[in-house]
Amino acid sequence: MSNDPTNQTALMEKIVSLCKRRGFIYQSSEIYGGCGGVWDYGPLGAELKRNLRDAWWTTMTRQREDVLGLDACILMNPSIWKASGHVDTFADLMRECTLTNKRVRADHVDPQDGVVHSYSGAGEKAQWDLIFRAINGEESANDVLKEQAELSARYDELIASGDTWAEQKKVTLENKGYTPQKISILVPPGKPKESADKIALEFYRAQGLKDPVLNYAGAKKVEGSVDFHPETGGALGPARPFNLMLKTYLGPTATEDDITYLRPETAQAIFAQFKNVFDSSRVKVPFGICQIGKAFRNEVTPKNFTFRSREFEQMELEFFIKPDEAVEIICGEVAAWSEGANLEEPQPNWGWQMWHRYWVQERTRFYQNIGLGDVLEYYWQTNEDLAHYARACVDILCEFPFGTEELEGIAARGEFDLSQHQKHSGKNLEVFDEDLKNASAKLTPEQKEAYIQKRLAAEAAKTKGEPMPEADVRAWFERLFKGNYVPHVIEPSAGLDRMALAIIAKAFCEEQKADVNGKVESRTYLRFHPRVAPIKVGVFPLLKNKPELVAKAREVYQMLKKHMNCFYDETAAIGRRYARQDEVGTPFGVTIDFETLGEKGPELEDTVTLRHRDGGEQERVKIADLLPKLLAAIG
RNA sequence: GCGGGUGUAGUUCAAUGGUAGAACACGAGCUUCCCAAGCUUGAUACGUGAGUUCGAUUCUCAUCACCCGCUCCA
Repeated sequence: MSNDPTNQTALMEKIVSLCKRRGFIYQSSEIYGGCGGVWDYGPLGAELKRNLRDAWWTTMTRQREDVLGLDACILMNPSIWKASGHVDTFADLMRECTLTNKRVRADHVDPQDGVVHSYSGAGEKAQWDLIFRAINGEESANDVLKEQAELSARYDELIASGDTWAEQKKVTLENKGYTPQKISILVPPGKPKESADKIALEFYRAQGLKDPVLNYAGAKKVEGSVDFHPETGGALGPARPFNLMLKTYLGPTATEDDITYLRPETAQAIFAQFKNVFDSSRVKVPFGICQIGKAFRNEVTPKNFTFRSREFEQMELEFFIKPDEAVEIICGEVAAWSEGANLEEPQPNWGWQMWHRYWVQERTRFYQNIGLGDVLEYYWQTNEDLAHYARACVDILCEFPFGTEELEGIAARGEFDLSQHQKHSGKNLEVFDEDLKNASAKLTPEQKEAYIQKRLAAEAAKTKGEPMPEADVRAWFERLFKGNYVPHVIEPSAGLDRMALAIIAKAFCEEQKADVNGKVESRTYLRFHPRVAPIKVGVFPLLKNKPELVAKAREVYQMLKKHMNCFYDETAAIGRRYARQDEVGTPFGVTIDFETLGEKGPELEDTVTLRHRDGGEQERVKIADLLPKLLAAIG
């Protein structure tokens, strides 16, 4: 892909257009003028999404022994969102700079000292000169002002007769060449008034004045003020709650007490149901619980097509592991990760680091299997990026026409989530580990103390968050030595809609091609991996006016349809039918012709043309061989 | 939420203060048709709501959506 932004925008527009035209993705509620930040999937989009969803579900749980599925509700007890931190962190009070509209968190403004310069507005220089000349009795200027006054009087009459529209017009007339907007700018102590003037002039120019004349309203010293933007110096507007949670009422009374939220992520349900799954499924740590489902966020700026939507679908795994201390007590050591470490088969001595790397590899393999292998990038979050409870987080990024953006995050989150829910719910979410209990029983008091000291040193060395108090550390180890702990978690969390968009963007391909008449046309096709393609094969009789051809083609279609999504098409020229399927990414086409019927000799009877999408190459295949051949390609 | 841009058939683009047009796509028909062929033929649009006007797709205002920035991390 080229890096020219105009081309990239044009490319994205082509993709959006194709998606709509061929039934992948439509704008939500389009006949009513749309609905911001939500999108619907048409017939082919639904198939594509289902293929991706199934691929994820199969790889993540059905083909594994150690991951279980869950399907939890979107609505939950609102306490869950207090425990997870979403109600607090998703509902910051924000203030906007009145000059630049830059937002800051209301509680993140440091007190500032300085001088505040105020302006009560600004006028257009030319307009002011006019007024000045009118005062001096220059006739031409008078005419202009007289005309304005007459118009103004006429509007007054209209307003008196109840015309609300005239009111608007009068305001526009009076404000012509003048902006009455008041602004205040804070400059640091010692800086001259001119620096404020400069900012003010820039502001009024942005308001539409060509050559503004400032209406200065005076200066004032302030100390310890939190009412100005720390970077721009502009006065901050009122604090407004900025809530990314979608609120709703559970129950018909719709009172304050009934408020709950549409989940902003699917993961919390997994934590909330952790104990139930654990108790009802005869599993042992390490094991995972995965879930696919809708999540909702009141995004400030939904953008880039479906990439950032307000309603979206997530595919999340919470993989629960033992704390490293437990691994060390049981195995005598924790496997250290190094470049090239063997991650193929999970080992009992793996700590969080190995498990985290393991899941990065597993997820990478998944993306390779659906044809995204060569467009992935990785971003390892730095210590500063990480949340205080996170140990590590890798973003799997993908190249989109609008930039390289995140597809999936794989975080090592320690025991934070389950501990939070344990704390807020008052329910014990520990697991009991017999191996750990037995191994701990063999430790000497000195060895136990050594573990505690090692942890205390680690807590003291923390650069983020509060270190755990010694008493808590000792209490934690006391439970651990008895075999009890809250599992730690590795969280690979992927966006299904993003994945679908990535697949479409990656597959999109445009070529210049001359048709049979030599006219150059652009040929658009989607190079989906056969595994994810919404339609696997198109079946075409060469001509539709020959009942034998049609009957044979229907027969082949019915046979294939039992095993895969296929499409029967008998209209238009054969080339056109191929082209239509190319555009929706169908990897194979099967054409039934007169040779199939045995007209060109018995050796070609019951053979068909199998045509491949990407190169357009054709091969002659026996109908009996068709199904196994196609199944092998899409499996 | 703020600033800038856009809004006409499915798509891409025209024109216009009085009736909206093309290309491609789509439907039907003919054709021994293997890469958007040809011929015949058909259906489909001024984002929404107000205002100015005798009359608005066109001018004005509002609203909604999308795109580009501020934002952000599924």
